[in-house]
Amino acid sequence: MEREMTQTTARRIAKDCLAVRVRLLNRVVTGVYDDVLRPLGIKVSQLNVLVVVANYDSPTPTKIGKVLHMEKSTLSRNVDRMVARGWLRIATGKDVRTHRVTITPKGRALLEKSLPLWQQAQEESEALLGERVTRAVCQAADRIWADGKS
Amino acid sequence: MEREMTQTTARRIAKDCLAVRVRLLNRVVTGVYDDVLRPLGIKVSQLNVLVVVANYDSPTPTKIGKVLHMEKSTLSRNVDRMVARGWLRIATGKDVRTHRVTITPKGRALLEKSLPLWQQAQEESEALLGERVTRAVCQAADRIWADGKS
DNA sequence: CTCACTATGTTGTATATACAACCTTGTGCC
DNA sequence: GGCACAAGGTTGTATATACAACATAGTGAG
Repeated sequence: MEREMTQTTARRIAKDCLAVRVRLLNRVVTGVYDDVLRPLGIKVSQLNVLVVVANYDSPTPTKIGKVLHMEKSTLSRNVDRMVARGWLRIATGKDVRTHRVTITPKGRALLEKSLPLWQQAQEESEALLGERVTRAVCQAADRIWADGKS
Repeated sequence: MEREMTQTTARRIAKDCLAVRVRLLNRVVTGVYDDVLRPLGIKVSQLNVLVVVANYDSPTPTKIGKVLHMEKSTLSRNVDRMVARGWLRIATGKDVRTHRVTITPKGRALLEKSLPLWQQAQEESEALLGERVTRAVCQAADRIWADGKS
């Protein structure tokens, strides 16, 4: 395998790869929110779960996973941690298989306390990405969410 | 803590949050590449490291971390795994602290084999995001990379 | 030259993530 | 009713990620 060929291939991928770029943005933006939220002991990943639970009426883990495009096993353990912290509660309905996830008063309080810090991180991120990119990212996510519903 | 307040806060965050959207895109796009690359036993996260190593001349882990905006500890362990698979090699220079990371022949071969699959995932992702978003994501990443150099 | 500081990496710990295999429970077909 | 199949969750395993604490080795000021 010759060096020039490797160089060419590597440059080809580096020049255009969407994955490396989306993953980079993810790390940078997640870092902005996590830094700001740190005093509250919550990370943006968990805040997002809290928001989904508050927005849907006691959704099942599967439902949350569908909204966030996360594996059920990932959700399972993320929810576990949040239950352990007292932010969420699990209730079992008639169908013993399906669990309903509910936000606790402690979870509500945390959500309220998060709002101003979230706002700060939001502004910082928008400034970092610029208005055009911010709009594009929202558009892309909305498209994915719309696809899921059809 | 009242229900209405929680609802309002949750909707406020859900409506605009950049973090949840960037993280969503990251999961979806990473999934597209990982699915396509699976037959080769490499994930796009490691392919990206391989590309950086091939593009810079035997960079240090710190250098790779700076390019990808990754913690040095993250890089340390990612590189370990790739060394264990025989795709990378570590050499120590005069400064015993600094390690130089080199791609092995096996790593080169893997990179070449990855190219057509990467191309396929790239096209699939571009179609998924649309041209406008694709351009915006590249613009945002390029801005971050430019900032790092100044 | 020495000491404080910085740069580079590694390790301990915790979270986030996904895939595969599994268990349990509804459901629908016959 | 009984059985095959689908749906919902959990667990085992592995990777990816970050922060904090540490170890070690250059570097520069005096």
